[in-house]
Amino acid sequence: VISWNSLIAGSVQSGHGEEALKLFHQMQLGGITPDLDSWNAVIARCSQDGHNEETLKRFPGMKMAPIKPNPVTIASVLSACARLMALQHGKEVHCHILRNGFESNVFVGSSLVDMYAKCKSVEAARRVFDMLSQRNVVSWNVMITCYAQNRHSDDALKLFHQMQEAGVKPDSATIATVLSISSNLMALQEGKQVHSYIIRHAMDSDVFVRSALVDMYAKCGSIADVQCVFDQSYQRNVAVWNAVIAGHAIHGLGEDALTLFHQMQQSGIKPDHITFTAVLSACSHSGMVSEGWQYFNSMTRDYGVKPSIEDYTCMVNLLGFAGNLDNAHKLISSMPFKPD
RNA sequence: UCCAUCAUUGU
Repeated sequence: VISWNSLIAGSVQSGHGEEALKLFHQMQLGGITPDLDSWNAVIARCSQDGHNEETLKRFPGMKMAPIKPNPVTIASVLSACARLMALQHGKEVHCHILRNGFESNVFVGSSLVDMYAKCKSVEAARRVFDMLSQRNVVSWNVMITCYAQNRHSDDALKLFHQMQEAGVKPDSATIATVLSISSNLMALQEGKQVHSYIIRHAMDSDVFVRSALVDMYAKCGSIADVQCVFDQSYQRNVAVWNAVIAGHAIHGLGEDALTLFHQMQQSGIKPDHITFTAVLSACSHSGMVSEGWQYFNSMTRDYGVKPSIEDYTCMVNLLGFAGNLDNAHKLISSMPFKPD
């Protein structure tokens, strides 16, 4: 069992989920009963690869086997429930947790709060959060994000302060979430306070924090600060570039956005589907019709990125504002999506 | 097994 497990663990770590599953089956064919570690490796990999249905299918199978899931198993299964917004499944796992006395485990507790959060059960998430006997930074983050994503900004900020009063130090995930709240509220003062916190605590090299900062200044209308934060970023991942391109887009600075798009590629960063939406949004805000078509056609042809419904919306707006209603209609009827 | 949370996109 041990050697099979290390093989499985090896393929899990190198990201070969299929390989891990194959080994898992071969092991059983060889007459060896998988133990808890084998199960956990496979379930965790399914969950991380986004094979959420697969994860949920395996969990009951495991309960039939003569071994018991442990907190690590539960956390993986709950995160699959969260991504699928499978509230019923999640509640069953919750019962399982209570029956087995796993609720005191901090990983299980945070995953459980997150499951309710992603299923939009804000009240239930808060009830579980309040009952947690152990809370670490992730437990707080999960609850703050729950409020932030369900438009309870006040509760989110209140919790952010309570977290610090409780002696838990915010990490880069906390800060990124809190900044995204300032963005949505267009609260420049709040945002600047968080920025000074970031500087005081030397968190400004984190790419999550940087992209959130760029976004916050853009949404709060301070393009000068966008430039400043961006220029000071020496580590720029695709999200930081996306944020700065999108920031210029919403300010009607289409030419600058396109320049940034080319600089991004010169620096060796590959555009993703969000980049193209930002670029098309820039064209749309600045009425750049021919450029818009150029990038819309190029994204599939040259980059293999399929236009999303967001991209079509940008193009329809672009054509509509330019008075080209015929082409706008044609584009809508050619969309591989239901118009929303 | 080392796993749970976070940022950037259209209207």
